[in-house]
Amino acid sequence: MYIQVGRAWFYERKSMVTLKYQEVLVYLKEQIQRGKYNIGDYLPSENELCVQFSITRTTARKALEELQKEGFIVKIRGKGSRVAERRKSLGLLSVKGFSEAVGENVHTEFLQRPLRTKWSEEIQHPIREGDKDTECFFFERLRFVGDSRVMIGKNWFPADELPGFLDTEFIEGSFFKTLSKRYLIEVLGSSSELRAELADEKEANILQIEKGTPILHVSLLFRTSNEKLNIYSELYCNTDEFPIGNHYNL
Amino acid sequence: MYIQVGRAWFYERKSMVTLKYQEVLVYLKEQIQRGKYNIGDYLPSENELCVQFSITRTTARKALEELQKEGFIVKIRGKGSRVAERRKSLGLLSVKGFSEAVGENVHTEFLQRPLRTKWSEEIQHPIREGDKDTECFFFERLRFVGDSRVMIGKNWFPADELPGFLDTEFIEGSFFKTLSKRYLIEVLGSSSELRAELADEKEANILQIEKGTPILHVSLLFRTSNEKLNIYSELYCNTDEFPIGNHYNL
DNA sequence: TAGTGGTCTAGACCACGGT
DNA sequence: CCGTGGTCTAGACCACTAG
Repeated sequence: MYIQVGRAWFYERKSMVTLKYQEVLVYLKEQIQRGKYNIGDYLPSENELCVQFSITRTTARKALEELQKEGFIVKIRGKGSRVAERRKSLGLLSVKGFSEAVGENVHTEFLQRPLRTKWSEEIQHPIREGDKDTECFFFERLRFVGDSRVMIGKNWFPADELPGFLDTEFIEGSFFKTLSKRYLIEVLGSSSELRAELADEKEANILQIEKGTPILHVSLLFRTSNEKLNIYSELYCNTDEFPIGNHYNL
Repeated sequence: MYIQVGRAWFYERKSMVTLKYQEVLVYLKEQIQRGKYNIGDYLPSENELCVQFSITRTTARKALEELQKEGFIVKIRGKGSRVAERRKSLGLLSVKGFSEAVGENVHTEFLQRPLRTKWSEEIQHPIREGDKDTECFFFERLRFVGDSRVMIGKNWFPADELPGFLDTEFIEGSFFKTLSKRYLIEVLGSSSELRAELADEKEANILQIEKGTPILHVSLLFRTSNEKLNIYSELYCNTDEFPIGNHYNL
């Protein structure tokens, strides 16, 4: 049913096993990802691709246009197709630096490991009808960039939808990655409310800042591919050193 | 230097006064905006457009692809090009209540009417290379919900891309609506940074709050269908009564 | 089966950038 | 000047949708 082109998988069409422009697309993407072409380098010109792959310019252009749409290159008239800096996070809120400084610089600690409990008054979004009926799972984490404590994150969601969650280790420390890989649930959208507040004593203690420091309070409601699984989050961020970033592309 | 196609302005190329696909694009966009085609309707097929405009399918397809990229239609194999619901909050931040309470409850006042000036140090996003070369237009507004002053909005963008802007009245008081209807430019994406700050004296005065009240500072960079038109915005919000809302859908 | 959009060919002329 | 990407023509075959 699915076929592999390079390292990528495509749904197999009946008589056209491979789309030519996808072949070129996958080839170029791999070259970029493997570092043959670095940021600022120019890819082979359209005419060169025509010869290499025995295709017409229309097809070569289609591949390059797709590559541009995905953010890998910028086409420049009279010069060529230059490898661009890849777009990072898409829509979800992320601490600036989380994506760039992947790995050592960033880590997360549990303030409260997952447990079954009642819905909290702290949740800002109205809790949906179906959700009220059951109890929920809750966990709370503290996120660091380097030694700086930048965010308290609290999460609630209906307990019935994720069986075995209390016994599951987070995959690579990520809740969303766990949802995706263990439960095959994807986040489809979110709704958020933003408030600037002054840190109360408890928040100030955890974030190690002075009481009364301005903090960013983000209230999130995530919609997922399991329509019964709404995730409610409340984030409290110290934006002094690291602002919260958010990217959106049509 | 600039020419008008329909109600929209384009930079004039030397020998090709009008790009054919843009002619089609502008025509279809106007038809949609004027309500000839409503959400769910199907546009003329590619072949019909070929006949109407005396063009080949390649050119008709180019126009439709652009229209799809800007979010106006969805192309469906075997059926046609269906007018889609234009995604509204495009990652745009909106004061909660602005959309619900459209009309009487909400209004906007200019603190500074549009003028030509230099780029400001206040802009948080790095100003892109091409943008630095020219001067910019700037305007500043204060937004109310009822009698409450909830947001100061400052906007900058390259002056050369919007000819006649200083003499243009805002359509329905909206900058983005003006961009869309007068210049046929659509917002394709945004990148934002969020910070919680304490109001300084000037901000406090304008928003009529106490100095030192926590305010939400949103730094935005909008990407549009005119790749030379980047819009830089700095918003200062009093979220005490009205939090800032943001919706995202994949 | 007729009509739609998706892919592709083999050409052409143009504007732009750098030599 | 040559090579680059941008636009455009006039075809072709294909897969999908619906009557």
